[in-house]
Amino acid sequence: MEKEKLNTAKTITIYDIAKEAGVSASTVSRVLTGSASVRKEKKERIQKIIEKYNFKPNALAKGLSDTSTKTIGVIAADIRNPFYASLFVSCELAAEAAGYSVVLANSLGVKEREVNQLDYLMQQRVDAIIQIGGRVDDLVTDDSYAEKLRDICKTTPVVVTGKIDKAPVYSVSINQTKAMDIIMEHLIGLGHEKIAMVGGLMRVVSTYNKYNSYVENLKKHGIAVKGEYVINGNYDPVSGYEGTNKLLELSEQPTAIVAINDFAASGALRSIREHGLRVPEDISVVSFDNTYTADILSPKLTSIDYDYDHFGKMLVDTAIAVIKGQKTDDNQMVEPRLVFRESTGKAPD
Amino acid sequence: MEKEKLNTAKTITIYDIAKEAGVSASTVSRVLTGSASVRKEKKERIQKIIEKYNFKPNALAKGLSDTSTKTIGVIAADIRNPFYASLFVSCELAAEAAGYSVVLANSLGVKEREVNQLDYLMQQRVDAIIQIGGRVDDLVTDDSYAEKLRDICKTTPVVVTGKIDKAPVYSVSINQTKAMDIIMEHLIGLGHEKIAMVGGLMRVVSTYNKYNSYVENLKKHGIAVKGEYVINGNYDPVSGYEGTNKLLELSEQPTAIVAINDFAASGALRSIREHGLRVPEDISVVSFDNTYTADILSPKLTSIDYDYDHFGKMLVDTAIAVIKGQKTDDNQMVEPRLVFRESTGKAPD
DNA sequence: GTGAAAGCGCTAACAA
DNA sequence: TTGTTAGCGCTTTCAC
Repeated sequence: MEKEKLNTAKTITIYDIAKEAGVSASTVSRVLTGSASVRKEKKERIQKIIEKYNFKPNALAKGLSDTSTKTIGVIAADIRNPFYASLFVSCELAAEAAGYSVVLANSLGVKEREVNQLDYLMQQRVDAIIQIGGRVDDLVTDDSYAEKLRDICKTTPVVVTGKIDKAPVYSVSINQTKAMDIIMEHLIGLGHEKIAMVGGLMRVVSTYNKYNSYVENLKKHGIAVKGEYVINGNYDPVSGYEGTNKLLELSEQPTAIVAINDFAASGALRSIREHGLRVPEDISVVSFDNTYTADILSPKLTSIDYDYDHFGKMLVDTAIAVIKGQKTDDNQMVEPRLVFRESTGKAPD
Repeated sequence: MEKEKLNTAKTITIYDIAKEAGVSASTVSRVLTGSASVRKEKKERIQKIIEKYNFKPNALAKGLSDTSTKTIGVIAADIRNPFYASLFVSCELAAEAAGYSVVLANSLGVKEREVNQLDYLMQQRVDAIIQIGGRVDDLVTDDSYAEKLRDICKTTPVVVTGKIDKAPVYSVSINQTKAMDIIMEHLIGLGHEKIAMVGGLMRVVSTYNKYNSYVENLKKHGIAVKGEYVINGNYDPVSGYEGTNKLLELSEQPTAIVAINDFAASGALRSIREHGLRVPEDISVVSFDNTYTADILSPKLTSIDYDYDHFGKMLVDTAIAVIKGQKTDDNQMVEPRLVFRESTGKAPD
């Protein structure tokens, strides 16, 4: 279809509507916001004109005058990761249901970007900021980052999925200890004792918590903790693959592998297959996050789920509560549950 | 950390800076935008104060006054789908490099949402809209949607990844015909003649194009087109799984399966495995999109890639060119290439 | 119930 | 080079 020159001509405003309806701009504003009552006949007349032009009020002007944009900024580490994507969409839906919209900012794991995104969202005058992943995952928070956040918190509520030291943010985080408890109960219940852990960095809170819970569970059941069964690494398929390779070269191979997330688990699966072993007959594999990846692999992964919809809603509800000045818990927990699929089974004899 | 009451007190403005620096607001504005020269000593004084307060100009006010927000709206079908996520991130990066930022709106495959998202972006006064997936994938565009778009195009450039009839949008789309050509050459070159196609709906342009190319290629090589080798369906693992199940019950099983995307391919892989067959020894599997899913599965998928970074950049560059009133191609093509991995091999004898 | 007027924070002529 | 002024489009007192 041929393009006509972009008609910068004139975007229709509330004044145009007012003029055509023979009323003042304030009256139009009143029917738009419903902030005060307008005589029925006028109201209908105005609404008709609004529809006729398909008029949409300028959100910038509205935000400027309101000093509230009804927008929540969400900083995610990387939206290409299904964990963040799911959580983001849940937030989007929860926000919408509450009359807010969300704006996404990807930090892509780059520290500098994370700070820039914070600035960006502040410039956009978002009413609150939700940060999922990134700096908030650090076991110990970077000082300059904490300072930045402290500054922001003075005017804008911040809720994070991890933790931030020394800044008055709200947090909604996964009960990792419990998650690992569930996994260990599951595995030990299936007769496993040689349980390994693959992937993850100890400087990441969630991993650190999981590791501690892993050790505790082993001890509780009188199972010796073997250092060579814990292979740190990244959160990707390659780390899971390489970690599992090391595990399978051990003289005493584990019978179960706890992968730090579904990606790492996919690598574990590959390594195991290449070693000519079967899952779950020879080795069981469990992981965290229950992203759709868990459902795509063969065997399908037994994985820890967090009820993303609920998780997102907690994040958003907390943000909105703080915006409205309501009292809220500083730290809330999301409870995990196990989704049992095909990758775990009885320990081999 | 204890929360102090949110200090709604006073957000600092350009006037505060001006006052403290003993200059006028416009002078501050000038150093902020670099739109005109300011005496060096003043400039430095102002910059010092800006840093001291970590002042960030209000983007709403700026956008209102400029009537340009330096923002591009991106409507994606579903950011949880890695195809869209990759493309979105590429757009984000390309936009940033050009001094723009992007705002994401998920339509989630809901037609009504798609229209709402369009309205939302218009209210936010984005400088352009990029739509990837959704209505733009339809073989024949919905009339009311086309009308809406026509309206928008009057003031705001719209660039889509698919096609829209009867609306002056710009398009950057994948050369699907070529993509299928490449796959068929690959397969036929490996000696395959019994080639099936699994997943996808004929009312979706990309699928329609691929199907036609599939038929053309078969004909070109003198291979009979068999209706039972084409199983339409969705774009998810289940469709790939069920489709392949049907294929494997045929008296004459295909030796190669072209899945409509990586998700469908994952289902195909599962079905094949359950039938006790091996990939690629007994059956080859190829797919489109080359999302990271292709790399996670075992065997890793041979898949068609689009160079997402380039794709995103084309989308954004086109949008910006139109914003700036520069001349641009109405329809551009993204060229596909094959990423050869483990799931395809020589046809069995 | 309704209009006039001021203001949200910034930019961009226009003078000086 | 700099300050003054007038908007950008909306909401919201404040009178009437």
